[in-house]
Amino acid sequence: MARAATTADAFNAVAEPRRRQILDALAGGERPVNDLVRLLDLAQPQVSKHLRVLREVGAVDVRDKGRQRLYRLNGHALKPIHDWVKNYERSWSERFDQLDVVLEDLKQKEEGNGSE
Amino acid sequence: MARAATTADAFNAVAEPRRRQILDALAGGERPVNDLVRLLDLAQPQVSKHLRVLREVGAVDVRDKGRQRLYRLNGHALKPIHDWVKNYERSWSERFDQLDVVLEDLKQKEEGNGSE
DNA sequence: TTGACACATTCCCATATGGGTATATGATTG
DNA sequence: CAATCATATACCCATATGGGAATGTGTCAA
Repeated sequence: MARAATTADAFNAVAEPRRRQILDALAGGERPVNDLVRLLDLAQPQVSKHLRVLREVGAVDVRDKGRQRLYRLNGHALKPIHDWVKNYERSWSERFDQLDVVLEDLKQKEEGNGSE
Repeated sequence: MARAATTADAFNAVAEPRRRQILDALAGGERPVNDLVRLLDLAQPQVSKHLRVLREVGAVDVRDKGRQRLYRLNGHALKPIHDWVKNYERSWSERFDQLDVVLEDLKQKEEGNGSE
């Protein structure tokens, strides 16, 4: 067996630096492909291919506008990554234990307020 | 050019599900290779190869004990991933703005206490 | 020393890249 | 309709897999 497809999940899609650059660029808002081509200094077909991968894992959405295609970030697809890596935060954050207590406290208060 | 090496950085290393499983297993503490072989239900050479990748990106450390090799998690290598994905948390956490304010407040107090 | 045990490394192979280049598709303009 | 602009796809190729199988290396026991 070979390596898993980059479209297998967000972890694989985001392993490629160019694709992280694209997401970072889209964090500022919707952008057409040519914008990304200039920003990344990469050939247009390559950018389109990276965008395809990001679309397949749901990290970006597209919208047509005349002859342009506007890509927009959909960070929701990155949640699994965040959820997974969050559990290792203890390893480097010495104040995590402290923060943990505070967050737990916050959660209690919030439930008390019944704001959901 | 082909895909970047899995040993290029933590992002690539962690794109492989088996390697995430290994890290999760090591989260409980130091373990010999055979433990992982049983837990992952994977052949020993494959486990050793995955461990090599994780070692090369600094996600695990090794220690010799007789004929065993005890692997230990080093979550510090995962910090770059956390730092990157953290910026997208807004996308799915509706209460992020609220939390943001609280954290900012905490930061202020902390600096006031001069606890570093 | 010999054998067993715990791992690491090597070799083989099917597969999926990521970039380069050429070309197809779709919309807009003249 | 023809020409042009904005993208997407198709192809080619060098490269790095991840698993399977066999073998090498170091340690402990008899």
